Amino acid sequence: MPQRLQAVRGMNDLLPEQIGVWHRVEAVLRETAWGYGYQEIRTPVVEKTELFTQSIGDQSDIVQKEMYTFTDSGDEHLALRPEATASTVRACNQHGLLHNQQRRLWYMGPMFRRERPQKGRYRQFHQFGIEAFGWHGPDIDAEVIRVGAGIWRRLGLADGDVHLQINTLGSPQTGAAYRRALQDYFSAHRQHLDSDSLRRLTTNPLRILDSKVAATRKVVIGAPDILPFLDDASRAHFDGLCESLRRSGIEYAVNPRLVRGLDYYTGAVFEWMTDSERLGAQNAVCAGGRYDLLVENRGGKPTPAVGFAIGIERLVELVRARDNGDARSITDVYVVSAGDSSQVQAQAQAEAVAVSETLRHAGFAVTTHCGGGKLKNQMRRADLSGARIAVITDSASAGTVRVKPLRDDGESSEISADALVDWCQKHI
RNA sequence: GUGAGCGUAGCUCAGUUGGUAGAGCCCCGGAUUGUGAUUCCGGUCGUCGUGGGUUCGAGUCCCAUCGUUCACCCCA
Repeated sequence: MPQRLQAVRGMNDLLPEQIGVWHRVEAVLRETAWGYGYQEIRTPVVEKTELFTQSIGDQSDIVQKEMYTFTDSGDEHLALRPEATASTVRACNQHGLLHNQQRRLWYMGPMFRRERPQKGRYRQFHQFGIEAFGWHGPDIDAEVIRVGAGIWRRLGLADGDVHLQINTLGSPQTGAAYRRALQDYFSAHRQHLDSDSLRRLTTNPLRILDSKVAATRKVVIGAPDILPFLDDASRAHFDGLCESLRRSGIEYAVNPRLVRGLDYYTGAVFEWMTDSERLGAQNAVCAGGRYDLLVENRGGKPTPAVGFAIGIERLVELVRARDNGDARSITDVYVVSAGDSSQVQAQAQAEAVAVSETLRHAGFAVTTHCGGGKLKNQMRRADLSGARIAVITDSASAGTVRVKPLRDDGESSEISADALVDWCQKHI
């Protein structure tokens, strides 16, 4: 017996029983993006490793310990993408998409991070994201957030399911000043910090604000706020965003401790969180913000940008908490054939195929019985298929078929083949 | 990378102080001789994750190993 291999750890099969919700969620994501005038972009799953080390930050955990990297037979250093913003920016620069123009883009697809899998966190996971390039003002930030709100609404998530937190990281200058202030403060309290936070003291002090270690959190409470450090422009931008959200009726909370794990973020940042138990220890469903320097840093012309990414597995899980995605049944009509000799059976089968094609042409999902067998068993298959109607072809009576409703106790009746489409439309 | 829990039929799970492996669902056949789903009867389904150890005897106890889940870390 050959050994039965399993899928790679943390990379999951999506089985037919689970795919219904995904289709619904994906359709809403696509339609919402379309409704706001965003265009789809698809980039490769594999990129040069340096794209991510330079964009996300070589000190970030994602690059340091979670990225799938390999060297191909041509000695190229390649990586499975851990996120898609870097790739999107790369593609925009490569093809001149941002040359003297603004762009609203969206993407959807698998991402890869080599973490220990747990609820709501997998090694291959899927993100949907939008990116808006070329707008400076806070109105585009608010629009990006409204796209998120539109998605929750269309999916029927309740107000309590996800809530919005926002913050600003300030301009690069104020960010640097705030960074130094945090380093000073945390250095003064270094004896109370955990080892991870001590490491971040030099690499990324903002991330200490996000720590979950109890002792560190106590220190964080007294840490300086960024608000006094903001320059007038950053402050005005943030105020403008808050104002715009209020006018849109979008509820939010300002969380001065909200930071980002990726280095390219600047200015306004936001995150939609949930406290649903369905995501286990995970609480972020959608996160994003401005990254005004990334396009330029990747070799493009200076271009302001803002975007977000949604974890689709997490979103699907939230949607599944409300409705199980009443997947469309596999089939509307199941066509079987009756015949008492093999020759007659063959002719009836041919009729079944012809009848099936006619029904498909009329827009029905039709399953044609294969494999023959006793009529009783064929009817059992028809019932198991979930079809609403069974059609029986019988070569003994040419030009007619028997039809039987399967979702109630109705009896079968014989009708003319020409009337079949009408009959099905009436009984579906 | 760290910690904890769990591995018995395709699925969900029982299995007593160590004594020949069980149930429900699913699937197949029959009652019903050409009409499904309800009912009744019968049947198939296992390297008890793997390897070693203790024992007359291990699904059960011990060790190792692999897998998996959850949590830490990190993030969507």
